[in-house]
Amino acid sequence: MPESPTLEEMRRALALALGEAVLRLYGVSIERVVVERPPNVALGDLASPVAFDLAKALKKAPRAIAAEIAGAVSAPAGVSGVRVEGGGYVNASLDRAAFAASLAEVAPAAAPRGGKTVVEHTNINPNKAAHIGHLRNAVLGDVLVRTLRFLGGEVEVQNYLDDTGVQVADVVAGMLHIGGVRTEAAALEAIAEARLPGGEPNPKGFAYLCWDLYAEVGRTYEGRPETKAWRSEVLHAIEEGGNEVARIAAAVAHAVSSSHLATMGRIGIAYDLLPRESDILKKNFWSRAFEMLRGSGAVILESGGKHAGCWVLRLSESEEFAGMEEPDKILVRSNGTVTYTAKDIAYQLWKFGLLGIDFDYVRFPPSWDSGTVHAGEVPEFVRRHPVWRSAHEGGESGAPSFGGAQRVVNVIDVRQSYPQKVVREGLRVLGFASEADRSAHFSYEIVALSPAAARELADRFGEEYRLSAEEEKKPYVEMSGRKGLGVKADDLVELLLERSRGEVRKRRGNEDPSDGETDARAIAVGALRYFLLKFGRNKVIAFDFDEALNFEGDTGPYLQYSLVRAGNIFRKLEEKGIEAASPDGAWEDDLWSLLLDAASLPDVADRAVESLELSTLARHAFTLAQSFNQFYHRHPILQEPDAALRNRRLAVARIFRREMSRALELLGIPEPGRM
RNA sequence: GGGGCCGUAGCUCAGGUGGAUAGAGCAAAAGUUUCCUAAACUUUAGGUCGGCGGUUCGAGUCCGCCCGGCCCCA
Repeated sequence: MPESPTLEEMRRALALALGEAVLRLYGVSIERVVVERPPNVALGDLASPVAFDLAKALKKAPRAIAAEIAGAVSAPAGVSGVRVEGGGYVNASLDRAAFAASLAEVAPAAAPRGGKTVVEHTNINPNKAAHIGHLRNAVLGDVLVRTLRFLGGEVEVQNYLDDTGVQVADVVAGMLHIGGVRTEAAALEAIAEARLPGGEPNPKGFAYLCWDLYAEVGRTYEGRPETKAWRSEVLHAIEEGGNEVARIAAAVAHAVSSSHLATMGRIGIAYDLLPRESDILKKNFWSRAFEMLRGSGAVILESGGKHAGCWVLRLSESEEFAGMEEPDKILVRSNGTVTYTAKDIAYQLWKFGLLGIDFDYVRFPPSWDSGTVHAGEVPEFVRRHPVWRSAHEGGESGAPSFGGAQRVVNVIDVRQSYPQKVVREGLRVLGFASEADRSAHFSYEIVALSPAAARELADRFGEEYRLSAEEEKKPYVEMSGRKGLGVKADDLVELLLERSRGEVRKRRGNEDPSDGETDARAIAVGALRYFLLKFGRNKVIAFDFDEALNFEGDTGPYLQYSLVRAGNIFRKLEEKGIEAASPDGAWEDDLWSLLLDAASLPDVADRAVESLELSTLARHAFTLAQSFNQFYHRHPILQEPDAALRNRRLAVARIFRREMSRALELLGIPEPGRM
């Protein structure tokens, strides 16, 4: 039995057949025959407006042309009839029984794609707790990964740690000068107890403590500008290495990134590799990349002008950067420090296996208990997933072969578009045009706060969250780690959990509290992930608590509920001992329509990956759930006395369940046992 | 100054390669629970698709100009 063709394949086959018919009839060759879905299944399953295009050239009415084409076309396999509809559409209907039978037997699949894709996402500065903007990044990245795997590709997930950057330095400065932490031992104690010497422990853990400390450092810099020297002192010490400050920084970065893994782990996100910036430096990735760039002649030492003494990447000849006042990009500043973008070029080269050097690797066993997260709520598949990080010496054996990608996707918000372009251009000037073309920046808009959300934060957490009158007038305000303004990821998860526990309790009282807790968690995670996926990637999410905490309508729990309902049918079916047989008889329009929608998951997945627009997947799942809920309401199954009809409905429910379950798997939305 | 994104119902958003009556959710109004059935379903109301021009048999979708909002590069 061959695999069941997807609707997309049928569409292409029909377009081809229509093109042939037109060529045969009129001697006209049409570049691209448009075939689309008609507004409803009563009009057919596929439709082409091809006759409209020909009307003028042939000086004939579209309807007449459509009739001739419909008569002449040789229908591809699976198409049961071709006819004229409306003012001149050529519409085709599929053989419903055959399509349904093969769909029931085997799940539809898209053509697999080869080669490894490296997806880089999350990339949170390891100096404070994650906020909801980081969640959007991680969820988008994770769904991309899941979808690529679904489509049959090998995927490697990397989460880059900027452990030597300004942000880590600032928190370390705070520990040294505000917290009174002077030694590595004191830092480790502060981490273990989530408490600065002489202070109160933060019950939410060390990353939360850093959130506050980082904001305090920001305020100190503002109030006492002379303290800004702290930062460069710390950066210097980190760069030099082998000293107490560098060891404190390493301990902080390690602890905070571990808590990030717990935060992401609880919502079903796992990583393969954590490359560290410090290892990129110590392994001389940049020196190697610098040699390559200098050799290419595209990177030169500026002898005069504003950038005197800097090594810059010449971009003035590149079309993409035309019109810019200062198109050249500084890679090495005149003081010898290397910019972030420069390191990124080296990293990108390594991802493609073009650098000729590699990291060492050691295991990174996260501590799943982080103060907000408890190991028990991190799903099994995440906890069992081996995580590695880069190292510059003392690599452990058993590491898989990282890097060597065929394609690279960097999930980074839209504000980084320019540096991402520079990275691609860096590859291009080195002669790696093909790799540049296979480097994608998955750009998406930020999560901001609605003024209402900021007000709620101020009421809940304190006046430091209060917006100025000017900010209040804006449609939204950016979150800011530096100011400590933002909704922390784990706080939102906690609010969702509170809400979902309440809903579960409302429905089943205090029976089976353990299952109830599992389901409440599934619902909270489903609501969160769907909320972050439902918007197009170019849309700013102006975060609103009421919207994010809603479980009705266009939400994750709505999808989960439809799946649980389908499951209930089969549970009851077994209880009642009703026999299911393969369906026969004519397929009703509404049942058929649901089947067609359910069958299109691989097509939707393919489009989502091609366009990097994952909201189409979320939308597909929502529409499918909506259709099923209507079906469920209108067409009882267990009470249906007509066996043939019952079997058709049962077949629909079974296929829906399978495809919806696959769709939720792609979205990373867990299936609750009961709702 | 240059570049990018956004503008569709009161609010939040969908609207592959131009195609048949512009769709959801929330909010508002009214209804549905002996059921596999209420985290749901049904109905009502709500639109100069930011504006003007152009291309086309056909424009929310493509092109040009303008208006408003946000972001990026200095």
